[in-house]
Amino acid sequence: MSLDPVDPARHMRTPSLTFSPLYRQIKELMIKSLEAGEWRPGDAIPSEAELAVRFNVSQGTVRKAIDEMAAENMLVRRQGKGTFVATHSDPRSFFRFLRLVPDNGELGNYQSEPFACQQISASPEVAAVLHIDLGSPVVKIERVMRFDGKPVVFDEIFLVGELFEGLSLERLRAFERSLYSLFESVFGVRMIRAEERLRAVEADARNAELLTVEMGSPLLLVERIAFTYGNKPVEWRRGYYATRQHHYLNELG
Amino acid sequence: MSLDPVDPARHMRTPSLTFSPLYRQIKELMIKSLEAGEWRPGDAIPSEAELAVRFNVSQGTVRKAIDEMAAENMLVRRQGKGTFVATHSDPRSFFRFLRLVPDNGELGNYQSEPFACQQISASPEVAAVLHIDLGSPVVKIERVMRFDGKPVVFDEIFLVGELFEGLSLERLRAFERSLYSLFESVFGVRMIRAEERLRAVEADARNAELLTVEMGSPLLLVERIAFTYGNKPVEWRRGYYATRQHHYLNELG
DNA sequence: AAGTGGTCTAGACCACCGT
DNA sequence: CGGTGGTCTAGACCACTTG
Repeated sequence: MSLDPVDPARHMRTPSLTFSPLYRQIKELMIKSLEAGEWRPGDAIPSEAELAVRFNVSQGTVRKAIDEMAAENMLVRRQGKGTFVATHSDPRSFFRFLRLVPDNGELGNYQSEPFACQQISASPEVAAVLHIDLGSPVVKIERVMRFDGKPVVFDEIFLVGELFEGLSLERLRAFERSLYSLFESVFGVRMIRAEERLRAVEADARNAELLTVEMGSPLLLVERIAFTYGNKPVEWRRGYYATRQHHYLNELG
Repeated sequence: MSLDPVDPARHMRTPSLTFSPLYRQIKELMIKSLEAGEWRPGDAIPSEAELAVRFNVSQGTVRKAIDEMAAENMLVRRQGKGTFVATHSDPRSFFRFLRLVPDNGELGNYQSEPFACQQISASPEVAAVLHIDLGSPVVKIERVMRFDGKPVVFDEIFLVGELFEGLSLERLRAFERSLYSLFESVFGVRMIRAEERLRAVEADARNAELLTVEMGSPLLLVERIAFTYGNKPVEWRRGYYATRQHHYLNELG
């Protein structure tokens, strides 16, 4: 029925620099479908057989495209059921970006308490990190995370204002699930990957008060840049972690 | 020539709990070849076609096995050349386990200065982490790492003594490349993966002196457990990182 | 030119999930 | 049972490296 949307590049005669295998072209097309919202978080995408017909390739080629996307946490395969668009609303992916765990594996109650949310304009530092113009709108959120009632993390979060218009403290407080879940379902901004930079620092007066530690005591500073599709940075986050009874766990493959 | 070594399990009639696809059985066989030293770090393994014949499966099945092993950094594919056993001697994989980077991307001179190496007996803590008997032999190494001459990391390293007999300060000093490279080439112990737990702590007198920081100033404590084949822990390392001009970089997929 | 890994296909069959 | 993803095969051809 449909003409082959891939065929033009199918026999890439370009010698090597721009060579891209078919399955990667399919992958790019599928990412476009995600960006465009054709397939929404939590949805099932069409079956491999359907996609093979749609893109006029074999099922094996579609599989390779999906394999890569699943490896990058964009899609989730479920044998017997289908392939689904990954979502931050799924409790299973809650700790995908939060590497903090209690020293004694017991995962107690978790609580996020946002206490400030304001429109500011981008400082030179924020503008540089988020690749936006100096002075352009930015949403700044401040919050404390508690585990079993005790404050463990103080976050200062900077968002590209353009993408999060109308975000307010009330909305933050009203929302039950994680921040990324809110960003995804209310603002349509999906975080795909992130970079974190860690340092040890001394608690200043504010940190000390919020985290109920002595001023000058050591804190783990975690700076995160989170990216959406196309490697576009949309969030910069500075988190101060009190590592009295928790630690940051990292698996090195 | 050879009888099919896989066939017995080929048609797994066990309903589901123990089901293991062919390619994963091939993978396990190949891991055995690595453990046994049939294929040594840096070596090329047989071609996919040869392995397909040897295991009496199709090339595609061998490929899937190799795919997984390459994804787990056990093997390295090189198009046109072959598939090679990963090695810590390869400078490209030097930073596979070291996530410390300078704040300004400039990667200056690196220097490892071991200054102590002794046989001790396993304390309760070390015994628990390394899964060995209390009091059994352990090699303890202490060293400082310098970047551009400045001390940045102080490591206390505990190794399962049984596997590292004859390790001495002289040998450590004589060896040019990384510790893991030495472990691999001299003792035949390959580190496959590791877990790191990070906390912020205050520098004690010893740390402070070795890292030339004020006593009580914040340090990043990185505790690492490194595993060899079969998820066997063989190294426990406590590293104190001075994060004045460096940070710990982590990519969240 | 020969040898290696990398891509793509078409088809068969298996494991898992829902109805 | 039908539909989904998962495995396995055999064969063709492409891209990269080396001689």
